[in-house]
Amino acid sequence: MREPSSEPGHRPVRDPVLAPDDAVLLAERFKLLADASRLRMIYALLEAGEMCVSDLAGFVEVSESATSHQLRQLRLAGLVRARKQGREVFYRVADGHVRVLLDVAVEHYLRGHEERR
Amino acid sequence: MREPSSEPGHRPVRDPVLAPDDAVLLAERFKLLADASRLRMIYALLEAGEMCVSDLAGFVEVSESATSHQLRQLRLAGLVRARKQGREVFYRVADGHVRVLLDVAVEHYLRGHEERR
DNA sequence: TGAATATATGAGCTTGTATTCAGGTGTTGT
DNA sequence: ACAACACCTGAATACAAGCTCATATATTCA
Repeated sequence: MREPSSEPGHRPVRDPVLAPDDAVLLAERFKLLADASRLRMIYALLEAGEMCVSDLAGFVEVSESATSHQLRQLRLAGLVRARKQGREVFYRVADGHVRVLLDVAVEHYLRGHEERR
Repeated sequence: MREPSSEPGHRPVRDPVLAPDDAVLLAERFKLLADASRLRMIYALLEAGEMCVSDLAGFVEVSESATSHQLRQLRLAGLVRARKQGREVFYRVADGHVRVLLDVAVEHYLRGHEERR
C-alpha cells in the first residue's frame, strides 16, 4: 500500500533505499529482459497472444534449442506460461506486468531523447 | 489540450513488433539495470541527489575501483552524470527516466505479484 | 509398432562481464 | 616540492550466460 503523496497525477513517494536482497531480486528480473532475443520473444508473445516454440524460434531467428532454453528461463521465472497441445507447446506471457514495464522502457529509452553525457 | 504521446504519461500505443535493432538497444539498457550493485548505486543517487565515489562505494559495499568501473558504464550510457569538485567527483542520475522505470519495476516485481488471468 | 515431429535437457565450448590489482592523473595541504 | 587523497584506467582473473550438439521424452501418423 502506498500513500497518496502530494500530487495526484505524479509518481509515488520515493521509497527508502532498496534493500540489498531486493536489489538482487530486481536485478534478476532485469536480467531476463537484458537479452535481445528474449525481448523479441516476449514482444512476439504479447502481440500474438501465444506461440509455439518453433514459430517463436523462426521469428527471432535462433535455433529451436536455444529458444527452448530461453523459454525455460522465462518460464521458471514465471514470466511466461506454457500450454501443451498435442506435440506443440504454446507459450504466452504470464501477466500484465511485463507489458507495462516494457511499455515504459520503450517509451523512455527508444523514443525521445538520448541525453548523451 | 492533451498530446497523445509526448509526455511520459501512461498509455502508449500498442506497437508493432520490436525491431531487432531496437531489441538490442533496449536489451543494452536493461543490462545496465541487471546488476544489484548498479541498482543500489542508482537508488542511492536518486535518494541523495548526488554522491561522491567513495561514499557510494561504502554504501554498496564494493571497492572504490569496482564502483568507479560501474559508474563509468552508467556514465557512458548517459544514465548518470559527473560533477567534479575539488578532488571528489559527485555523481547524479541524469534524468527522470530511470526513476520512472525503477518505480514501475519495483511496483510490479517486488510488490504484489499476483495477477492470474 | 516404428518413423517422424515438437520440444526439453545436459554437457561442453565460447563469449561476456564484474572484480581485483597495480599503476596513473589531478588536487589539496604542508 | 612533496605527500596524501580521491578517483580513473588497463590488464588479468574468475565467474556467469548463451549457444550448439547430442540425446531424451512425448505425441502423432502410417
